[in-house]
Amino acid sequence: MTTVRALLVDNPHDLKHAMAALAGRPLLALDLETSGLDCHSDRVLLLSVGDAEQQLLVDCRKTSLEPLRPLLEGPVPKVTHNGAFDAAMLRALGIRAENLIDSMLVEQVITNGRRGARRSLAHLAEKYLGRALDKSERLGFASLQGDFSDAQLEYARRDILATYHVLLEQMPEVVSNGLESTVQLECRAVTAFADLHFDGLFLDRQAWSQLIDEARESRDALRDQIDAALGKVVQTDLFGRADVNLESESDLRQALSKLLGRTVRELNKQALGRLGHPIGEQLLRYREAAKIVSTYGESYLDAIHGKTGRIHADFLQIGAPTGRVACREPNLQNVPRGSRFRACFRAPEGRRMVTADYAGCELRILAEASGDRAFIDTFQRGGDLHAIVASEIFNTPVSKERNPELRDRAKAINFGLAYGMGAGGLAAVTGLTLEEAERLLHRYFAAYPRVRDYLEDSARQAIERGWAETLGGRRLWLEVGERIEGADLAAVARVAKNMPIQGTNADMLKIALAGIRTRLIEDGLGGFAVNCVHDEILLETSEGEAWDAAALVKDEMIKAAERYISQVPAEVDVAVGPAWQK
DNA sequence: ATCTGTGGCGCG
DNA sequence: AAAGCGCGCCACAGAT
Repeated sequence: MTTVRALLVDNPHDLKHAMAALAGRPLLALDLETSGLDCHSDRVLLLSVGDAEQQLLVDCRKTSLEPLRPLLEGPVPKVTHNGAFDAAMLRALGIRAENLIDSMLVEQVITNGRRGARRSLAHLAEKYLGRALDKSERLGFASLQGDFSDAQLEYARRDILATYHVLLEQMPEVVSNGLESTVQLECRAVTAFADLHFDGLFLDRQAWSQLIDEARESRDALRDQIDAALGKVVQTDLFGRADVNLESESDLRQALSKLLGRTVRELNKQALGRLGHPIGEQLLRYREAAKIVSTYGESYLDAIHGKTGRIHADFLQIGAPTGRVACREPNLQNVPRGSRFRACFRAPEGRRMVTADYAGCELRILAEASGDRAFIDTFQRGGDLHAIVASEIFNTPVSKERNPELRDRAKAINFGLAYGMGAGGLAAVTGLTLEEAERLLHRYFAAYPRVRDYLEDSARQAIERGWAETLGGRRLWLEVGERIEGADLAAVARVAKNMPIQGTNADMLKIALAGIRTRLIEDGLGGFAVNCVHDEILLETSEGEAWDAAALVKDEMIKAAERYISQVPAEVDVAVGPAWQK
């Protein structure tokens, strides 16, 4: 306990002094105790930093962190557990942490796909150090007024010690599985994701409200029409409106069965479209409007932060086992594509948005990975792959103008096959019969045999050795060891075909995001990323710097892509404007 | 009142 | 039998 007290610092003078004890350390661990999880409302109470020998505990309520700035912003690697949280909290104090390592992300990379894998620090302490980590003290920090108790300080010290030692134990695992470059790219991206959360995205409240109001009106009008139609066959209320909850499957199924005089089972988009009754169309339009109101309505407005006036979504850096990012509270990755929605996400007055996206990224990765000459040539010539594939397999001229329906079919195959789609799925997507779809697939793979071979090798190899991997070596463990039924194996094969493609795209995006952040800071540009959607990065900049930022973004995105694709050119479309471009 | 699972649907 | 991959959010239904 006495050692803990000796390390506690509560004024800038002592802090400067105490830092000498950490000088020259090659690796440090870092952790914050805060009053809550909101980087714009809550406060940093305690900062812990140190290594196995020496730890420093800084009472942030009493002292500025200024003397620590060179260390936090400097080149010494700092191990954290969920460092994006700490980095966002430090941003509120005007500090940009740099060179973070994140034991939580490292663990996700190591165990990616393993069933039951846990990633809390407590679990990792148990797993790697065989030591229980009591988390009960953490609650006490939230409402702290007076001095930290010895128990709390000891808890904070143990946390950084555990983080430090966990990382040391993780490293051999990283190396033996060839995961170094994946860990590196994830760790380099941590501060970019912290900034994405901290800086937030501006939403035009007025414009959004208007959009939602329109959807609400449209929804209610459709509801009236539907009620009137159903009122003929089901029980009505005092006002003659059908007593049917359109959101309830059983209610709707019953009502539709009565109205049509036959059993209606399926209620999804496709099934409603095939009802052969005007109510099918009405229901689809009702759902569309209801979706806008319920999913995108108030909840996006509620997400606007009271202090910043912006939306600070939670980006999950490894949100999917492919390596993709996910986003929640709210999800900024599924905003409707229509420009009327995206235009509401605009730059504040006097500023600009830069929208940059990879063109045909997944198909370029497929072309590169498979080495298929025809695919590669098409991309090298800047040709229209969907049209060329259509011309080839349908043996007739196709472009966006000529026979566009054939181009659409080829497009469906091109995307679908990257996910392991079979003839049945193709038939469903294109409206062809099963035999026609089979013939089409056959012709497709006859024309592009390397594509077929590559996808099948991906699946076979993954199942043989138990993991799929991206071009950069990110792994997804498949755990097909024990008894596995036939249907499951087919599903695993599809995942194994898709993961290298989707995951390589994700790797590129993260490298680009990190590179963009670094270069914007280096070049003294004030812009910052405000959203990322799998193959797209959105930036907010000043008016004067927008085009410089756009050029920088494009350059970094192409550089990132070229880490993985060399035969096939990477293409990035960039736009500068007042709002998020479609 | 709060949870979990399901169907449906928005995005890439 | 299932039928193309990856998400998060909504409403409902059923359980606790």
